[in-house]
Amino acid sequence: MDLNERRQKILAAIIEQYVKTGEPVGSKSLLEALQLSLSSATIRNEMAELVEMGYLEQPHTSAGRVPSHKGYRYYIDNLMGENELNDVQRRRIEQSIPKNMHEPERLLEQANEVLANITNCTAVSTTPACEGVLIRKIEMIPIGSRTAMLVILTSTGILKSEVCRAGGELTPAVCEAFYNIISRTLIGRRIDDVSSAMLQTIAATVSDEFLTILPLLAGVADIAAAASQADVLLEGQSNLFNHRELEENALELIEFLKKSERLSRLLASGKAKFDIKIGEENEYRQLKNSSLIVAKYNIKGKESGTIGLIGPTRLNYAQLIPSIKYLTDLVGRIITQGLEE
Amino acid sequence: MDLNERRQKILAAIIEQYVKTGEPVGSKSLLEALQLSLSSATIRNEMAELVEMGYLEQPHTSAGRVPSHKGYRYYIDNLMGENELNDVQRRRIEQSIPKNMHEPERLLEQANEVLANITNCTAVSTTPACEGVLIRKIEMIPIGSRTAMLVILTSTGILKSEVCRAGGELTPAVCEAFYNIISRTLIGRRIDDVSSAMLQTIAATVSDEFLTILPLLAGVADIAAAASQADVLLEGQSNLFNHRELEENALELIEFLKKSERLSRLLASGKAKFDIKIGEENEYRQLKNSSLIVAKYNIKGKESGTIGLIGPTRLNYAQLIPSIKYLTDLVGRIITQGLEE
DNA sequence: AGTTAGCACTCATAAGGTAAGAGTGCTAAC
DNA sequence: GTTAGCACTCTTACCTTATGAGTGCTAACT
Repeated sequence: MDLNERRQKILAAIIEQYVKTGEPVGSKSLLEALQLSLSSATIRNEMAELVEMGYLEQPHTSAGRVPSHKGYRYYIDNLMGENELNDVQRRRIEQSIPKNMHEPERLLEQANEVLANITNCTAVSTTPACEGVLIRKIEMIPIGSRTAMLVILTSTGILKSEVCRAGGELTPAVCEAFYNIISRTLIGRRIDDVSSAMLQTIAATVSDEFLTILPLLAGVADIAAAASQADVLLEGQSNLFNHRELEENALELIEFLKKSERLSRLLASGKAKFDIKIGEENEYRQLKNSSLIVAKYNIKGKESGTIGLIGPTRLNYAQLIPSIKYLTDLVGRIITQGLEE
Repeated sequence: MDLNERRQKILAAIIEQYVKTGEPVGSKSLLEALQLSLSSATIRNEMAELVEMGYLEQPHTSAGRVPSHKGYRYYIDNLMGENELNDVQRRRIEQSIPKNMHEPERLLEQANEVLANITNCTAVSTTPACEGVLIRKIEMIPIGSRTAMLVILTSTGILKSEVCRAGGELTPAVCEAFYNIISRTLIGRRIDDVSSAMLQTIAATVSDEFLTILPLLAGVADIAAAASQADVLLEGQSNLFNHRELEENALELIEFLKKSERLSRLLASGKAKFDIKIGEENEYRQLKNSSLIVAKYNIKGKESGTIGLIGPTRLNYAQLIPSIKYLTDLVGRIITQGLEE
């Protein structure tokens, strides 16, 4: 399974050249890239061996070689040096992300935009959602005689709101009753506990004169559910059309990305803080020709959400991976800092 | 400039067949569609005349005819009967749009989704923004010792919020001072009047002990600006790739749609309640192969925003136009109704 | 004058053939 | 283990040809 040094060099050179040009790499053009004093025939023998072992593929007999997903995998795990970000790249990321952004969702939108731009791929991220998120605040802002805007704020900084219609007039007494119930039963609780069963119980305790607030409680349940769930944010879907190797699949891929529940599960599925799935390593058919890179960001030291990238398998991993890692760390730091203020 | 009855019939038949098949229409296949007892030669003579007059185009000498933008224009203005929506279509629209939606933005997102789905084009809409919008409410919800969420609500039902950091602790006294200033100077005013100049004036009246609220006032200016401006909502961009005639332009077109200021101006530019721009009638080069259909929706009887459609020029106008009109009216009614409660 | 049959003509498209070029695999010699 | 040499494969581009759809024009017809 392991490769001797020469084969490693050849594999790395093929991948790097292929990533650059997009064309199958032939033995002659490899000679120039490699420092070894060998003939093309020897390279050919080695390349044939690498095909045999599954690290390379041959589009057709008389074509050069193209890395297989196994080849990319070996390269990423063993051969690739992760380039440090240079100042320009680092500054580009930092300048695009406002430091004083207090809303995780907007911050992630920004992060997605940067990532989609610098990679020319589709960026995808999920808003913070982890075990044990608490309800920090619930507010009701009357905006009409019977309608109110409900706002929920979680311990991870997630804000959700919804306009909701009460069963009757929102008199000061009704508002007070609402706040009493909320602060007694919900504030400080875990957001996952706000089940409809729990709300039934709460509703049962509401005295007859304040039954008008029941729709508001239902509204609270809605926004609590919305806040406890990770939202999926996408950016740069149309970038996928810029990659020749994806062109046939691009539409199907974009269709796939629209189903956010599935995507959300996919992003959360990896155990590691950083994960790459190359081509056929992906469980979904629609991603068979794509790479998926997922990194998790920490809030208060706890893995809370993900930032990911979807593109063709032909990616400059050595460049992209450090960028994603840096961006992910940065986002985590900014959100954490925003919460501590 | 006007066409005799026979030419009108021929033009209409060509357009309808072309819209259906996407293939240039030849004289023979037209014979079957037309009820006239004529020979193909006569049809050919007439078609040649219609080309001469600019209503049709010929991809190459030995091909059938394709409608020009002038042809579509004549068809829409004079020949096309607007199909009434049948029950299925009407129900499809109604069921996709929740009646009790209190937030215009979410309602429009829904509307866009329906429209993009039923037309297989890109839907675009703008949130309500018209002259004389008033500030109905401003709220500050403290979410940390020094940070607060600011919320603004306009007379058209637009809600905007932003998290903002104050210059110091948000003590009850500070909050009270903030509300005093706001209700004295902003509530009930026209939202366009909240200029930075006005805020300067207001800021000058703040007593020294409450200078900490100045950043909050800046935040209010931000959300006021955001609320006074029409947002552009897009849906179904990738649908453009499904139209063969757009394939070359699709990426460029999507890029064009990303610039929301320009798009917003474009949508607002039409004077009429309903407007169609076909192909070259569009002022932007990027829309040269596309049709843009824009309808305005009324809130409280006043034109307040737009719902539009972008697709190829080859559209089933007779079907689409009634759908858009119906959808637009429905959206206007629901928003208006939501405000009256 | 309007209509039509007939026919030569144009052009896109598909299919087949050929040549060039890149790259390979294999063999035999080093 | 390495390499020069060479036959072989396969893609690509280009040309030719045939087919067919559709036209424009002319001359005859009503």
